[in-house]
Formats: sequence, C-alpha cells, structure tokens
Amino acid sequence: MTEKPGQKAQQEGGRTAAGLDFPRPLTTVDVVIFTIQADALHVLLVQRGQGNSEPFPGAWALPGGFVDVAKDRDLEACAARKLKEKTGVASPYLEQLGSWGSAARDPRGWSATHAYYALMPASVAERALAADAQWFQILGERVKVKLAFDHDEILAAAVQRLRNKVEYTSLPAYLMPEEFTLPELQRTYEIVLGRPLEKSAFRTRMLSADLIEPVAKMRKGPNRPAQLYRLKAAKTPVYFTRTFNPPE
Amino acid sequence: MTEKPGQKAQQEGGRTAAGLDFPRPLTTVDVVIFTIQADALHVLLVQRGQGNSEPFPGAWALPGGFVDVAKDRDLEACAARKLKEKTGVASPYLEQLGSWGSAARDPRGWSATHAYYALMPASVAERALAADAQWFQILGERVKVKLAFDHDEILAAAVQRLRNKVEYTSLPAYLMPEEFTLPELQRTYEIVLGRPLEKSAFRTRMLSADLIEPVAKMRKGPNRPAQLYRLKAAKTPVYFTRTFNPPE
DNA sequence: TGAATAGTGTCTTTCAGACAGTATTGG
DNA sequence: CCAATACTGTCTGAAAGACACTATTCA
Repeated sequence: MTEKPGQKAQQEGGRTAAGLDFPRPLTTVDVVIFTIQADALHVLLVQRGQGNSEPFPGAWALPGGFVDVAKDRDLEACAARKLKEKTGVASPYLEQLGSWGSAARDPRGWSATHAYYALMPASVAERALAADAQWFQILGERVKVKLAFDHDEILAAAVQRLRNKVEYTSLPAYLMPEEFTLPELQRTYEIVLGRPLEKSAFRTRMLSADLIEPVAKMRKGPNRPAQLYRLKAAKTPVYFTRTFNPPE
Repeated sequence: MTEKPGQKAQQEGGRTAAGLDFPRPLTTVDVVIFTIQADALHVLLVQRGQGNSEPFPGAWALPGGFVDVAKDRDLEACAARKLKEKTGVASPYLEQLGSWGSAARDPRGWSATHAYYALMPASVAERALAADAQWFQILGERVKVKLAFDHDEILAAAVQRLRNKVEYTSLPAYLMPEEFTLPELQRTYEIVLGRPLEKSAFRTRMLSADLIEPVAKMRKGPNRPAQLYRLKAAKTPVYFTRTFNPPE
C-alpha cells in the first residue's frame, strides 16, 4: 500500500490533501438474505426507485447501498444496518461472502461492493418487511426476475456458498424457529441441498454434535409426537469432518 | 443500492455529479503471497517508504495499494498486477480472501481493502523479487515483525484459510515445482498443517484423485528413487469429501 | 385397527489410522 | 551387507448408506 495510482486530471473521488488526489471507486455493501418459505429457499430483494436518475430504475436488486462513512463503523456494521432497514430485525447469522469490483458493473463509474449473506427463520422474516422489499423463490441458483448490476452473479455465488457449507456445517439451524424437531431440521437441510438425506445418519450426526438440546415439549400432530429441540447457547456454527452424501 | 448516505459538508471523495456528492472511502487491494522455503511457510512482505507523509513509514506490510481506476479492469486484475510488480511473475493460484473496511484501519480516513492470497513455488519466487520485498517465515499465524495497518489480522486470516482448505483440497500442489515426488508433496502438506500425516492414506488419496500424473523420470538419491509427478492440465483445485486426521 | 410419522437397530461399505513388511537405490 | 527412503499390504475402527423394524399418536 505504498504507491498511488498514476496522476490524472482530477475526476470523481478527488480530494486535495497530500497524496490522495486521485479518483476513488464507489464503495457499497450488499446483503443476500435467505429464508425458508413454503418448503423452498427464498431471497429478499428490493425494487429500485422508478424513473429517477439512478441506474436500473424499477429493477429488483439485493438490499444494499453506499457505505456511509459517518454512520458505519466498519463493513459488517454497514451490512447489519442494511439488513435491519429492510427486515426490521437483526439476523442470527451474517457472514461475508466476497467482493465484486470493476469498471463496468455500475454505469456511474468504477465501483466495488462488499457482499454479505444472512440466514433468518421464516417466522422472523414475516414481520416488519420494508415496503419495497419482497421474498423471491430461488430456482437453481437464480430468481425468476433479472437483477440490477451484477447481482445475479452475487446471488449465484451466495447460493453456491450456502449449499457448499451446508454439506459440512450446522448453518441450516439458523433458518429454524426457536424450537424445532429433528425431522424439521432435516427437511431444511434437504430443501437447501435439493436432495434427500438418510434419516438415521442425519440424526446420529446432529445428536452427537454439540449443537442442539431437547426442551421439555413435543410437537403434536396426527401421528407420533416429535421431540422439540433448540439451539444451544453457543451460537457459532458446528463444522463436521465429512460431507453428507458425497455426490458421486 | 438505492439510498445515498446522509448529505454532509463535502469532504474527501466528493464529486459534483448528480447524487454522488458524498465522501467515498479509500479502496485498496492487498495480496498475501505464500511459498515454502527451508521447510517452512513464508509470506512476502514489502517495506514502506521511510519518512514520507504516508502512514506507517518504514513498517513491513502486505504488498498492495490503491485500486487504479484507469489501469485496473477489476479487483482480481488489480491483485494480479500487485503480485506481478513484487514477484515478477504470475501466480499459479490466486483467490479472494475477504475484505476489511472501517473508519479506523487507515489514519488517512475510512478505507476498505480487498484481500487476496496466492500460492507459488519457491523456485519461482526466488527470482525477480522487488528490491523492497522480502520473505518472512510464518510463526503460528504471524511473522516476527509488527505489520502496518490491520495486516496482522489479514495475514492471520489468510493462514487460517490456507490451513483450513489444505485439510480437504489439493492447494499445496500449487506450492510445488513443476515436477515433484509424492513424499515431497506430503512434506508440503505437513509443513502447512503443522502435523505429520499417514503416508499410506496420503498416497491413496492423492493417487485416486484426478490431480497428478507420473512423468517418465525418477528422483535419485542415496536411497530408493522416487517417482516424479506433475500436475495434470486441469489446474482447478481438487476437493476431497473428508478432512485428513480430524484434530481431536 | 390403520395411517402416518418419529425414532432405533443392524448390516454393509468406505476410508482413514496404525503399522508391519517389501523394494530399490548408494555406499 | 547395511542404511535410508520409497512404496505396498493388512488389520482395525469410525461413521455413513441402506433399509428394516419398532413406537406413539389421532381418527
């Protein structure tokens, strides 16, 4: 971090302090917020304003926006702020996904976005959505609408990362409500992975991991009741040493 | 990406086009370049200029610097450029690590860096080093000198990521010279992981992966010669479905 | 009683861990 | 021959895959 870019006629991002008078890229943060609804993985999108001077008017996009150097202490705080603004709540899981930056991705100029992804239970996500926000079902790695900027690509990367980590971590637990049964947790794994899992191996793995604890209640139904569990206090995800059903 | 940050007196990063007249963070890219030297993991550091008006004069830092909106098409190209400037060569492996951004990490103001990490063979890395660059041995997750900015933290994250991925991928292959033996590859795994591996299981895993192919040569020594291998044409890393010796 | 789902047990397969044993060079 | 390292084989154990079996509710 020593040299500075070749001096050019002062364009966007300039400042006249010593050594910093060169153009700066735009800096944004975007958040891919996942939940499970109606037995399917969903992502939260917001519709961009119509007909103003900004790019992609009316298009659907990931929630996000410019870093506010006055409001945001750091990138994660910025992501948490965007998340709260659109959902009304904090997320039980928020992880950095990566960054995308290029001259071409935003018509307003060279820009770089720091992408995060978040998981939240459907029960939480149903309340307090922003007016311009809506849940979209994930089909493959995409949604049925064309997204603004390179958000299609970011979304696809988030889905891939989620599916990959679900193979060997307890991440789906963050998509569950406060109390849930083992078959419900297994169903969530299956929805994210898109394939069925063996009940026996699944139960063994989950119960031997230091992840969930039973509560003194059962889920009633038209059949044998199921034991209810909740996440243990330690909220960090559990990593397993093997994936589930190794694909081929 | 719709709202813009609250308007303030125009500070650094301002521009007077419609809707973009708010301060922009500084945008940099840093690269953690690893190699193996003298049976130990090493990282490339550069010494910052002495006594100029920039922060951390004379301190060691990761190679990197500001994104140049005129030169760099995208972030990865910027990282590849920094890498080439310091080592004289391209790296066989370059992956994004994450981003670090906050108001505090750079005394010049709110800044965000996009961090990458790279792997290269010692043979390549020995030639054509920049004058201000030097290899430092990794001790634990650090080096023996205090680094500029938050580069200690970024380096620690890179070492963790590398160690973690080495458990279930073929990444160490990118630290090997053109031709190498299986015991040499195993030694590289052991250096990165910091623990011995079982010879038998290691050989079985490597040979059954579609990763390396024998060349019609042997490594001679004062003992039984060893078969030489090279990486197969497909250069993408191989992912295994289990880790090596699950710790504890 | 039967449908439906929860939960367990059992056998097989896979692969790492451990480690002994064989192979091939130079001295 | 011996030392040294390359390489192979064999036994064991842990955990997943497959799937049958038992358990408990409501209608």
